[in-house]
Amino acid sequence: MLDVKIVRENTAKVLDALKKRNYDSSILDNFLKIESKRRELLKIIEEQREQRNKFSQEIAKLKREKKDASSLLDEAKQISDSITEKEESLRALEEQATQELLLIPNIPHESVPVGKNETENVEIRKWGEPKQLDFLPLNHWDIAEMLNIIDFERASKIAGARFSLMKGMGAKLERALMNFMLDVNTSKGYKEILPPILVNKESMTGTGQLPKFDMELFRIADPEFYLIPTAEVPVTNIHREEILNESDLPIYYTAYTPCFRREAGSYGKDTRGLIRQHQFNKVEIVKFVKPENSYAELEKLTKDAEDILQRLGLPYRVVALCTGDLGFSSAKTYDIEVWLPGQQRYREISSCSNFEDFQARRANIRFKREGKKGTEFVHTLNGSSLAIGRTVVAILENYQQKDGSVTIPEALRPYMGVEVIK
RNA sequence: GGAGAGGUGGCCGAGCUGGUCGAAGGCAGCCGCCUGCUAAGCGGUUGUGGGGGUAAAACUUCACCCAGGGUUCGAAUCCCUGCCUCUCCGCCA
Repeated sequence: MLDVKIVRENTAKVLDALKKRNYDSSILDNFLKIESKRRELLKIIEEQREQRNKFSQEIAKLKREKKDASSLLDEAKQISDSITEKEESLRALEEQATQELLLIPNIPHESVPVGKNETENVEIRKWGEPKQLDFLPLNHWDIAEMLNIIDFERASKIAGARFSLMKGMGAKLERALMNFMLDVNTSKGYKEILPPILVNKESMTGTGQLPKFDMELFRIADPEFYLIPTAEVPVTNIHREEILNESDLPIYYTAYTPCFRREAGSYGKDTRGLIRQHQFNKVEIVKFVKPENSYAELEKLTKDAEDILQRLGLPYRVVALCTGDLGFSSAKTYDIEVWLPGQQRYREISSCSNFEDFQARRANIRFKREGKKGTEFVHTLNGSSLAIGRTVVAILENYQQKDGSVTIPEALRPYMGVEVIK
């Protein structure tokens, strides 16, 4: 959520941001219209309240002195009625104003490249060279089937399309990656968290999934819960409605969770294999930092995610998302894309974002500076380190051998207990 | 699932026979005094959000005692609903 004051007083900037994101500017107009009505009415109501309070005090005084107050009571009653009536309209306006404001996306940082869609994202750096195999590389689902480590057919019998069933060394690979990633992250000072994966509406709103993106979420009806699409949701909401001390910051968390996504609107895409699933595992890192440090922290966070790929020896590149491809809540995002020989292309495996105070304002996460009055919103960041399913894909495809076996990256062998899956 | 207790400021904790309550008292924090140092002691001060105001303050006003409704001229205090926490019983991984 943006600062109402900025929206009101710096409308041009917000408008510019909407344009760069290919958003219709009408959402801003709607908001401003309602907001100005709201303020007008609020002013009138507050003046009347002041009057009412004065009457009440007068009445109290008279009663204490055992004097008659009936004439004042009539007048006070009138004002009070008038307030009650107006308060109803005010409530409606407030509700509308917030709803509109919640639909306005974050303002992209000035360093974000301007562009229409993902084709205009900018490559920042590359690590490793796409492997040149001396045989025709297979897709991961073919490799997995030959090794009998993933069973898509039975998964679909049990649950449906876009689910997977890991078996044997496949299941162990998934578990090994989880532990490996958590160990690397915690060794760097990220505190390990195992959060709820069902959350309430407030948490979903706090990080920006609601109200705009309910079509992408799985919801449980009774009692009402949402399945998290990413650990970002429960972990960022750890500090919802809290005022942190300056000395608490920065806070670094890492969490493994399953993630659940409807993938509505992606019917034709990635129908085979592990790339796009309704349920997948992910290790996430989340930071709460002081505003002046958040961009340096974004660089560090991205490097920490890259480090996992480097340790696994997987070639990748980092791209800066352009304004047209940037997520709703994000001010700046780097995607890390891993090389997949089976597809002969780079695919997203991590997304690292600085939300500045956008989520913090929604979730009301503040901090107090030492010796200073008042509070400020913290900046929140997060990134995948990494999406585990896609890491499995990358390992199978990059480490496949001519004989159909898959060697295990050095760093993972202590976790797997074997050097090769065959 | 059954029975009961409770949710007040950074924390603890009064108030809850409605008015002078943004809220006693304590702790913690900050400023100062005092003591050779530390401790103790003494005095003062310290919530959040919005509006107006100012160069910035001062100042002023509205709201906030879990949340949402209601009663009333007036609610932390009375009534209803919801959420959460705790204790006991039952059931269960």
